[in-house]
Amino acid sequence: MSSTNEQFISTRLRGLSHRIHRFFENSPNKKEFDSITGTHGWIIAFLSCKKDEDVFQKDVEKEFDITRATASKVIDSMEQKGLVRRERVAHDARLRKLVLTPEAESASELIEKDKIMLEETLVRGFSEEEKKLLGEFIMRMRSNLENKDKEE
Amino acid sequence: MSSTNEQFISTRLRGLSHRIHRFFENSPNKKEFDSITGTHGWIIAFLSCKKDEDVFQKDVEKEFDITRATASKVIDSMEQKGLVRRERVAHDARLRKLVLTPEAESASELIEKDKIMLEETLVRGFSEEEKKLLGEFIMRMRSNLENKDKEE
DNA sequence: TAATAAATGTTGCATATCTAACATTTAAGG
DNA sequence: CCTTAAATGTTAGATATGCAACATTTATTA
Repeated sequence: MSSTNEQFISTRLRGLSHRIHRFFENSPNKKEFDSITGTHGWIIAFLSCKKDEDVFQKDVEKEFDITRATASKVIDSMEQKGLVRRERVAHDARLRKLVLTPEAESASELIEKDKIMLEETLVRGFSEEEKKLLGEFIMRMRSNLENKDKEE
Repeated sequence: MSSTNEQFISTRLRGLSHRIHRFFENSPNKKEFDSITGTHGWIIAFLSCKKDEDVFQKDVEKEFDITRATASKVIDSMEQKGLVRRERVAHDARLRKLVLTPEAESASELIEKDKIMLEETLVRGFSEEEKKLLGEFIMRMRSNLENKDKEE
């Protein structure tokens, strides 16, 4: 059955994404925190490394390339679990600034470790040059799909 | 906010996967068939190109790198919609052979076109060499995660 | 051959994601 | 200033995905 070689890039990329998801979901440190799902972990790490800036939901959308509706719901669930707060800002009533709670803050260091372990595992054996090239490939594909979207 | 350049490969890959998903979900031909979702479309195309072989659920799992449970459920929904049948085979009572219904068959050609359009769009501007390299990168990442999984 | 392990598939329950339609607020253009 | 467009966020309903636990069947091995 081994059809792997004939597989389209798109199929392989989606499969790899599933695998990344499962890998992170089962990371040892993150597993300590029962209520923090994989997606929550990504978002906590993102907010944590942007501590000095204002981060809004739209920034989460862009960072993870998810839709507005998805971001809204995921952050709902994080808020319910006490991982994040939504704060209004003075200059624009549409925006909701996202702020990590102390609990999420305290988990963020371990989660960050999981994220780094995933990244190191993923590109193990890649030279710096290869990593750079890979990053460029991904950006090119991303932009290829984007332009096609806008064209129609 | 543009953190794109510092993003981990894993984050970018997941984002790209979301984008691929949305792109295919909105493909013009597939949209003609109301009840055929993106995932159904992938599976139909897969079964269609394997017409001469026996394809079981486990093969679908492997092709798309999804879990057993997911495959079971997706195929449930395809069966309910009359896109596929599960058939028993004589030599092994565990297996369920998957067979496309005439409806799915007749849709498969157009869906295949969508798939090809996606693929062409995705790697537009890539040389043959780059495509080959990209495919290898993906396989290496996949195997990196796999080995780590088994190690524990 | 009997006990155990491995392979395949299913079910229950939770989360993640999408589209479409909506509401609110701000920005732009006349 | 008023109208319209754009940006941001939410909600409803659907599909996709996962883990854990289970059931059945086949393969291994003692």
